[in-house]
Amino acid sequence: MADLRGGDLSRLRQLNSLTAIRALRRAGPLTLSALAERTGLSRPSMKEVADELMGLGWVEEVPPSPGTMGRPARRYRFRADSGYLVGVDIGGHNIRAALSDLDGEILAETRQPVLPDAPLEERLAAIERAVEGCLTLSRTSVSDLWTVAVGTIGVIDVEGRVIYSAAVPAWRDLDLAGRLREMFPCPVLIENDSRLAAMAETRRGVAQGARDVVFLHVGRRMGAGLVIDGKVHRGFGAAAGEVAMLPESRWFDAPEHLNTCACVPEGVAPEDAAGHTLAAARNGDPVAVECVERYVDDLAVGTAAMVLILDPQMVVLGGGFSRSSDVLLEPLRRRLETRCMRMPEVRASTLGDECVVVGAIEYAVAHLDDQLFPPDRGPLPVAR
Amino acid sequence: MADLRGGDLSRLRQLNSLTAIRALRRAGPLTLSALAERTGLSRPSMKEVADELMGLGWVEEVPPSPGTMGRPARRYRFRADSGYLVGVDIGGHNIRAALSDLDGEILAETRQPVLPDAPLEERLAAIERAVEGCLTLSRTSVSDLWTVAVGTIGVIDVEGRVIYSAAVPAWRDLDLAGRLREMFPCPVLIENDSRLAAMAETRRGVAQGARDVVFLHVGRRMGAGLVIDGKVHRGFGAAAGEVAMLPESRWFDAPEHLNTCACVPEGVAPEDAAGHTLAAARNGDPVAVECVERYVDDLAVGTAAMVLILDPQMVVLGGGFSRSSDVLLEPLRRRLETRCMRMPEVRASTLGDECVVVGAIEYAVAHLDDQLFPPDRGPLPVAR
DNA sequence: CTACTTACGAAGGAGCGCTTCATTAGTAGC
DNA sequence: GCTACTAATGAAGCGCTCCTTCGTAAGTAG
Repeated sequence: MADLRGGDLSRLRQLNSLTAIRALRRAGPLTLSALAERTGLSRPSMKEVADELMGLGWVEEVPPSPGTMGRPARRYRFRADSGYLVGVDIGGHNIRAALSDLDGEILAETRQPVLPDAPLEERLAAIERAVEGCLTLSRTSVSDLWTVAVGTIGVIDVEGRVIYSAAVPAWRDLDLAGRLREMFPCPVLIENDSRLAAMAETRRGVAQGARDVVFLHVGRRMGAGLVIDGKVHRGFGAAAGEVAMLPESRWFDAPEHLNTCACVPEGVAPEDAAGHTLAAARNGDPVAVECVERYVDDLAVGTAAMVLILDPQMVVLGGGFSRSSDVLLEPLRRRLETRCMRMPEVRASTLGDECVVVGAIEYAVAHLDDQLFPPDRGPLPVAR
Repeated sequence: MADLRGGDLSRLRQLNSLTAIRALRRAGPLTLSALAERTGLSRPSMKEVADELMGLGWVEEVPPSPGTMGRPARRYRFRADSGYLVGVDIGGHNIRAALSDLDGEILAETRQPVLPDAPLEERLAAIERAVEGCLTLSRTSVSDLWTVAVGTIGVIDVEGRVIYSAAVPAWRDLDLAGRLREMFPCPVLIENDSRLAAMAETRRGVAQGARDVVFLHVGRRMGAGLVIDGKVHRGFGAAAGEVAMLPESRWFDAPEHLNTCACVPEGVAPEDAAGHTLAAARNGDPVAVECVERYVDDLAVGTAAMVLILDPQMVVLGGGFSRSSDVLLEPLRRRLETRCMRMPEVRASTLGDECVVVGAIEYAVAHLDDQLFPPDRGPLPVAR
């Protein structure tokens, strides 16, 4: 809960430096006076901090903005371009990558299609190609990368080893962290994709500002990611959110209602069936509507379990089917109304397919803060 | 995630004072040198901090310990007796209260039996009697109380109003916080009893040191309390942990298997039936064993949901039936093994009936830290 | 009674943030 | 083109907090 280390003068400076950087990152270029006001420090002190940060390369001066009264003020900005971050989304059918500056501003994006049953090495090669594509597009080199954050399907343990992956056979028992660390000469972070999507929605999407969020991945497979008290919740063994494993949640087979609907014409590829059903339901096809109702029936059970257990502020619907949120949201809300103690907001993802990549970038950004100022959380308080 | 306020010199001192107090609270009387070593400060600085804390009444000197080499060192201790805390457990049939010093050391305890359907004023009077009993026993007065923390059955909203209470009719729609604040001239904290029990077990009980804990209240009613990342999880509307509301969790009627077992002889009061069944099962009565199996069948469903969703380090079995944990733990473990992704530790509460009161005290103690040094958590970071 | 051990207390110094004030580099008005 | 006004700058001086150092004090051990 807190460390027992007392603070030095230098620690105070460290703290103030961090505060300044945070202010700059949040609000773009700022004059010394503005910085001083925001941080609560005096101008001279702020100046000293700024000089130090410039010396360290965190901050640089930009030309003063003209057209103001009085003597033009120095302006400083966070050097977001002094390093780059990469976020990767390893999905069943696609590998997406994005490259951003240290502010999380995305500068390049790529996508590599890959077959779910592709052999391991092919998959890893696709990852490498996706990242290299980003590097080329943004004219940066791998040595400029500070962090690579990866979101992947499957259950990943705390060491970054894949312990379960129904969708991608080649992924089983893989030491993913190890392989990726060989690939990139910088820290590699690995997380479950739904958790990163949840993070993305809380930081940049529809759930901005919410502290407790449940993200539902609705698509060909079901998944969930939790944000609790503003932080991604991994669980002790990094296996949080695996509701679909519980038969009573009725999540595992839920998508079958959409896949096997009678409204789907012959000859449609199995992976497109659900899309057909949802589209038909939108057009009022009663058979399709019935299938969707049954689907949401099942979806609502596991969702209600999460809502009752966690009482989140918001439930965000994401994943492939969330493109059809117009036919899903209301039925889901109706069912949750009757089941839940306190009804959370239920909204559709605004980030869509980008969700996981953006979440990975945000994860890397959040990790960056830790690099600057490691939050050494001590042991938990116990009885005396 | 962090405030944007920079720090003053005085803030540094504040921080170091807090660190010193924490060290003293954790380790009892300490010499100046020991304190300095633990906090990482120099001796002269530590001395100044100690002097200041003595002036403020937080700390006092105790006689030096004799029999040591060299000049005897001053010793300081946290003045745990400069104020008192009260924890109250408002149950259906009993109201328990405990009084502790600021270290959470319990000095007095009382219990007031009360009928579940007693009218409101009678219940409130019983609370007052319970607390006054503690004050008398410990020869303190209500004006020495710094905080009263209350754990109660029912669902309490964030303002301390009872929004749902199946077990205690008089509790419905009550502004409990308001009534208790009239009663005591100090801050009154209100929480759900299962959450406080979870807190007690993580701080003083079987789950010490675990960051993520699910506490199961198994008894005539079912409840759950969550500790996530070392903190009690309330949820956005303070309604977290209400798994029993979900029919599919099979929690709501689970106790009926024990209440209506054929092994219970005629004439046993309904509230003692479950105890009979559990006792019979322990003695090997096959009918009772069968009932217990069915009970655990149901219990395991909702529990598995929580485990799969949260992936806690430990599940703690508490509440009235946990006295029979010997017949419950193994069956529960067996079922969870087959249902969970990663099996958590499953243990029985070590605090028993005291659980909620102890949790309330711990809650008050934790709140005390905030009084010393308010952790102004700023807004969550959002996209720039 | 002496030697040893350990803590105490005072002195001096460095780092950090604050306030104050004369100075400087712009814009606005004539 | 000159003057008035505005707002930031830079230097000086102060106070607080922490640090190191050293002589002194108060015990125990022999």
